[in-house]
Amino acid sequence: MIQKLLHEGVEVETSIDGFAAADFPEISADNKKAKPANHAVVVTHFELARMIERVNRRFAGVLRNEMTKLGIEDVGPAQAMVLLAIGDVELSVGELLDRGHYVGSNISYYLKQLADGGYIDRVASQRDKRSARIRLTEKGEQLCADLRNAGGTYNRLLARDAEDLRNLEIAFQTLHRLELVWGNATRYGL
Amino acid sequence: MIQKLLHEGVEVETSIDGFAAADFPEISADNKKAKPANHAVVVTHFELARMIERVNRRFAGVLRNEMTKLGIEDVGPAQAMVLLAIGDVELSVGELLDRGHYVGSNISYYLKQLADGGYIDRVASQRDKRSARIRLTEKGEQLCADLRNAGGTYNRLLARDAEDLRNLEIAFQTLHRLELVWGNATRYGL
DNA sequence: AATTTTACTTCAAATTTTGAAGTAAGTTAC
DNA sequence: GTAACTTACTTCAAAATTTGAAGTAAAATT
Repeated sequence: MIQKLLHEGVEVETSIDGFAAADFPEISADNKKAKPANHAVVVTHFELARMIERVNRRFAGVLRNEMTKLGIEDVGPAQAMVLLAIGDVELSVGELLDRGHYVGSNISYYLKQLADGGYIDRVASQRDKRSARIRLTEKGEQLCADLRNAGGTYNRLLARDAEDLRNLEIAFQTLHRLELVWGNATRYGL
Repeated sequence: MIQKLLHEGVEVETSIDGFAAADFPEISADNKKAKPANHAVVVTHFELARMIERVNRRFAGVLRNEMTKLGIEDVGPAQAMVLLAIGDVELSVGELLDRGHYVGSNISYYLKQLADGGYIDRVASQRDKRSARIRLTEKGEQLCADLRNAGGTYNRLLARDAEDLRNLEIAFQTLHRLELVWGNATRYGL
């Protein structure tokens, strides 16, 4: 199989991907003092990808729950994500595509449903009539606000202290790097 | 109170998109425009979720590419992820479900395709004939090996030095925490 | 022995994603 | 000016993925 995972001199002692990623000893909701010790688990490409897939699934569940609680029936979690991606700015479909790496026809489909549901407004741009400008309606903003409000509880759970915050930041930046590397690889080959 | 948390080393080209995300520990009753001007860049629940969604999409693209290169036509990226989740151990469907937080009927569907494609073997367990034991066939192992091999290039790109490695670790563990928090919230209602 | 639980599988329907057109508005090059 | 091309989307149909409600058969419990 594959043996060399990385060129670095850090002692590797586990994980040929059949690994045990799920059982990391630390970080339980009560264990606050655990500085992520640099023990010799090396995180690979695929482990990260699998983790991301899992976490993504989990979040979809969370969102679906929150929306059920809010009594939202006419749009699903995917559409809500688009709503959140729009945020409080007015933008074009193209900009939205960049924001979420969506595929064009896909966003078009979601926007249609969101427009039908009255969550967004679409106006053709003055300068360039090909370009549709998108903006949340009152209703759309309300949903976003409700979701963000519900999210506050999670934020408090996740970011309990300065160290948590630091780690969340690092995770975010690292994911951004993954996004770039994987994105470039797909576009420009690698 | 909370100040610039990002120091030394974590260089990232900022300006991801218009992230401001100031609504953090204050969730007063209702604030449309009354956001507390928080000058620290704080990563919230939803930003992370959106990032994870994006990165997940990117990775799917990478996987699809690799599989096209390998000439794999009979199964898709999702099935490949299942294959990778199985790894080199023999396990039951239930264990596999836990590994990826899949839904049962879903995995059943994938396993059927993987079995049809000759990538896995299923044998009913001796002890418990309800339980199907899953294992990669030669062909399945080959695909995993090929994928992991291709992944090596990404690993080298992602983990250039010790600091990268540290950050990848932190990202991984932080994601794991997200997984737990979001998972528990869904199950036990927060 | 009857009932319940576990461990899956099946199937049909809903959702989401892809990909190949299509349209209409701008741009560029004669 | 206009023919040809590019951009910015939209539409549509097919494919892939996910969900959810049964169904089955083998334990386990009563």
